[in-house]
Amino acid sequence: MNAPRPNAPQGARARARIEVTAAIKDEARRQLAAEGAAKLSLRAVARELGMVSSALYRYFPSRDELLTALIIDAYDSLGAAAEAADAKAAGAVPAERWVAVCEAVRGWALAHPHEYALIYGSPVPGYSAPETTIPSAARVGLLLIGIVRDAYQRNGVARTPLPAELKPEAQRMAAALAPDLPPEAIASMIAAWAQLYGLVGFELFGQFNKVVEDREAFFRHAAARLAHEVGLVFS
Amino acid sequence: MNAPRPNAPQGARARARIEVTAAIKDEARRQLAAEGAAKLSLRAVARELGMVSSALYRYFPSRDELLTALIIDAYDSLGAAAEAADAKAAGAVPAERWVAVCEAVRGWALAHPHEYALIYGSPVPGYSAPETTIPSAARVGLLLIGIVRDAYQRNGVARTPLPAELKPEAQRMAAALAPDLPPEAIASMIAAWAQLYGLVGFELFGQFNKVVEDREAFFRHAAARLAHEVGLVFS
DNA sequence: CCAAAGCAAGAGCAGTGCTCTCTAATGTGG
DNA sequence: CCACATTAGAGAGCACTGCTCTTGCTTTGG
Repeated sequence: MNAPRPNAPQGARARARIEVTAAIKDEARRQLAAEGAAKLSLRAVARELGMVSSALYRYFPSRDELLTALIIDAYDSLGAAAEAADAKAAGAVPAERWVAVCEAVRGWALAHPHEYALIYGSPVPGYSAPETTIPSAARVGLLLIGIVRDAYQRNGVARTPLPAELKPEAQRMAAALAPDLPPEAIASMIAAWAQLYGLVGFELFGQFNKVVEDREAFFRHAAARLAHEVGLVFS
Repeated sequence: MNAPRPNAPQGARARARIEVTAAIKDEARRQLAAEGAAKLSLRAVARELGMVSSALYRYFPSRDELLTALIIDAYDSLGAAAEAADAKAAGAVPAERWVAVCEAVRGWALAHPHEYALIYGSPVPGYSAPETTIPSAARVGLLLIGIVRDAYQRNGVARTPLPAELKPEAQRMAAALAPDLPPEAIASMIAAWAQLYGLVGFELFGQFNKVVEDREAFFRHAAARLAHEVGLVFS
């Protein structure tokens, strides 16, 4: 008699499937956080879940597919953290929002080092991220573009002139990413975006050992300089 | 009668040892370049060399030790490439030497992606680089400091004032790395150093796919902006 | 109600890092 | 010059990995 409720799609089996899939990802994420991507073992995940390793292949066709799922989750987690930080700084001037987002990225990276390494470190060998990851991967970049856009619509942004050889490329990038913004701003914003991850990566991967001690202050200043480089002003 | 020549240290056995050690590293480097660090297999190296895997442990006590040797070599190779680029630009102004070194780093990274990933990507899981790597790892950084020093001794460098919270740290860094240079220059130089690797890493690890097309021009401009940020001027 | 599809389990293959034991070649001191 | 000690290599073996295939069992939809 009682028909399946709409939030119970396709009966108990399908529900079990999403639950098991989630459990696998959770356990995999635990191992990832504990030991790093290369030591993530399908067999160990299955063992911990009380199932046999071959059963796991019903849910993820290969180890790489599992990693892809974790990569997307990591991008989304980082993106959400960055967006939350931006929302919290909603009232501030764009330059301060920029710094807030940079600090959120750094904070997330320090809290999830192995997941950060998974998405921004060396790509897992022989593995190249599929198209599926693109939307999640783009979130932080889009957020930064949004901040620059807000600044531009308020007061405009300071423009550093581009060399002739870069003008066509900058115009192309602007047309593709933010046609309403000046190419100079887009070009410097993309450079700053990449440089942000240089700062975070160096701290995370130990390159700052015995070099930078007060990393929090160092990073805050560097992020502020990046904002300045993009043309944002602290009012 | 004929005593062992001085360039044949400790007889034939020791000589064979260095040769075999070198052969192992060479083959390992080949596999590293072909497949990446995680797929580097001791057994495959041994197989290729016509020896049995256990024999390899006479030369490297573990896979990690082999990787460490490769890491040091990679750092040295990169450092040599950077130094060569600097030497070639010896006559130019410091800002141009800076850009030349940056481009050399990028060029080396594009030519040796897996080795670059080995040293600047995520550290190999569970592995932390031992002290032995430090001197080789420092070469590019020291080179950049040298360029800033030359600029400072010629015309001085443009100084961007530091926020109060960063002053002590900047003074500490300057005292440790280059007591003869102003703290502002050292602080911005270290940030630029890290940011350089953000630019290279993003390009190498595919983050610029569908975003930046003319990467050469983009990078050159970004490197020039870094030089400017450090206080170097293109005269 | 019954065939079809989904699922878990087990065995098995080829590969890995690493250890241990044994033999043979190579050095070295008396 | 020879006995002893050191060292290189070989082979077997352990515990692990990703992945495949077959075999039954359970759920599901017509």
